[in-house]
Amino acid sequence: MKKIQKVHVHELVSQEIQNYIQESKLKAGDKLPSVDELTRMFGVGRSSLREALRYLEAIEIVRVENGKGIFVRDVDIFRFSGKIKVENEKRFLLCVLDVRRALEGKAIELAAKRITPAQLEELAACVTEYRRMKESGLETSEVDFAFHRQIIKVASNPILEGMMESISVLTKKFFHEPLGNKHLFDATYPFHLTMFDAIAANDPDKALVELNKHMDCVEESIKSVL
Amino acid sequence: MKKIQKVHVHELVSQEIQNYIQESKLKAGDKLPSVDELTRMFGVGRSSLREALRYLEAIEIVRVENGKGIFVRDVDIFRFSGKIKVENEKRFLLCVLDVRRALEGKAIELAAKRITPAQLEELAACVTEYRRMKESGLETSEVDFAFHRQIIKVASNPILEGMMESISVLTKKFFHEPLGNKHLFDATYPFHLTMFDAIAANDPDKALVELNKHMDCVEESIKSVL
DNA sequence: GCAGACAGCCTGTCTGATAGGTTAAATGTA
DNA sequence: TACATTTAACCTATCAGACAGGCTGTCTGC
Repeated sequence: MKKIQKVHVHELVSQEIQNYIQESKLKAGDKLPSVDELTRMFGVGRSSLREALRYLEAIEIVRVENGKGIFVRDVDIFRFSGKIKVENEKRFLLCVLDVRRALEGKAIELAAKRITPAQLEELAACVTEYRRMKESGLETSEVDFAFHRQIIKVASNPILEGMMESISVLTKKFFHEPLGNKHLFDATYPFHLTMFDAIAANDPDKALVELNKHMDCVEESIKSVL
Repeated sequence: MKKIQKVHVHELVSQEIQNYIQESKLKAGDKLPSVDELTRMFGVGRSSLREALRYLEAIEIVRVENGKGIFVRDVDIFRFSGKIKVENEKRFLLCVLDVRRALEGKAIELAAKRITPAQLEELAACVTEYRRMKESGLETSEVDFAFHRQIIKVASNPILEGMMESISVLTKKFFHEPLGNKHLFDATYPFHLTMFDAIAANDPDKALVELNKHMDCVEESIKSVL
């Protein structure tokens, strides 16, 4: 008694097209045969083929352009993805915070080691802007976010950057109400200055310590607010 | 003279279905109207609708079951994804290594703090197995990988786990030739023991130091082999 | 009471027809 | 000859109809 896994045609076709791309050593931007040709090649109907294409388009393997044809997307790109079940908002945010500690911690270390004069100037501009907006009593969440983003960029590790980017929807939660309130920004502001100083002094350890102080503030905030 | 962005029907439909799920407050496992009903609802052809479904299936919004219907997938799940261009293999691996340092570093810290007696026993079993295989001269890459995975698990941070999982394809590169050679395993083996001891002693700082020594070995290996 | 036939609903796949986007060659005009 | 326009060939986009086959509850004969 065996449960036979019925394989759908569009799945097969989707696989076959990927094989075809590999075997033909097609590079990014290369054109695949037209839909009609592909249906003949694989001996399937148009609808199955189009469903397969739509699937491959969703996972960014190909790009289908009206009137032009079917093209291969960047091929030597590494894609990562994952999913996490969210049950408890508070616990979830604490988890996000630990991931921030991990990723931003490494980023700030690398930034302190690698920052170039030009990048330092940019970061300094960011800090100046921060101070200016703070003194004017304006909304600082945006410039705060920009500051962190800038550090990630300076670390110049595309994977790190991609991962931070991918959870940026979550990190933004730290910047808006009820979490990202005036009080929290007041509390964390000084650490942005000390972080900057540590980076400017090329002191990774100090930078990391200051970042962790910053994150401790956020952690306190999560625990008290939620 | 404006370039009008022609919107494709299947994209609209895909959006409409997502709206429908939101507005109807459908939960995971809930059934959507049948294909025929949906075509009538949106006034589109069957093929467009099916292409939209295939797209939504690819990004894991719905699940289409033959003979049964269309169902909503887990809805309060957070999905993250990103992509990185790989140009230079060596530089890329060094980037991966830094990300490992970040994520596994945080993981081992958390593990050292949070590990339960039962988990400690499991990890001990892993170490014992490692020793046994090493003494028998057997292939240790698998048990080595299992050891690291176990630590991530103990950290009990689903986001961290998901991120490590998503780059596991890459980390595996460290475990196979030419990088994961006999010499490297010999060099890193002692650190697995010291990491275990540090975790067992609930000493996060020591654990992190030992992990970094381990990673230094791997880094050396990357720099010399490639 | 139960097994098997059956009907109704649903997805899977194929096909023919029509619309419309893209490009380059052919054509007409100054 | 130089340039704008038309046309044809090639593609994708979408619709509608038809048929195959999976799933489930009901109905029927034993």
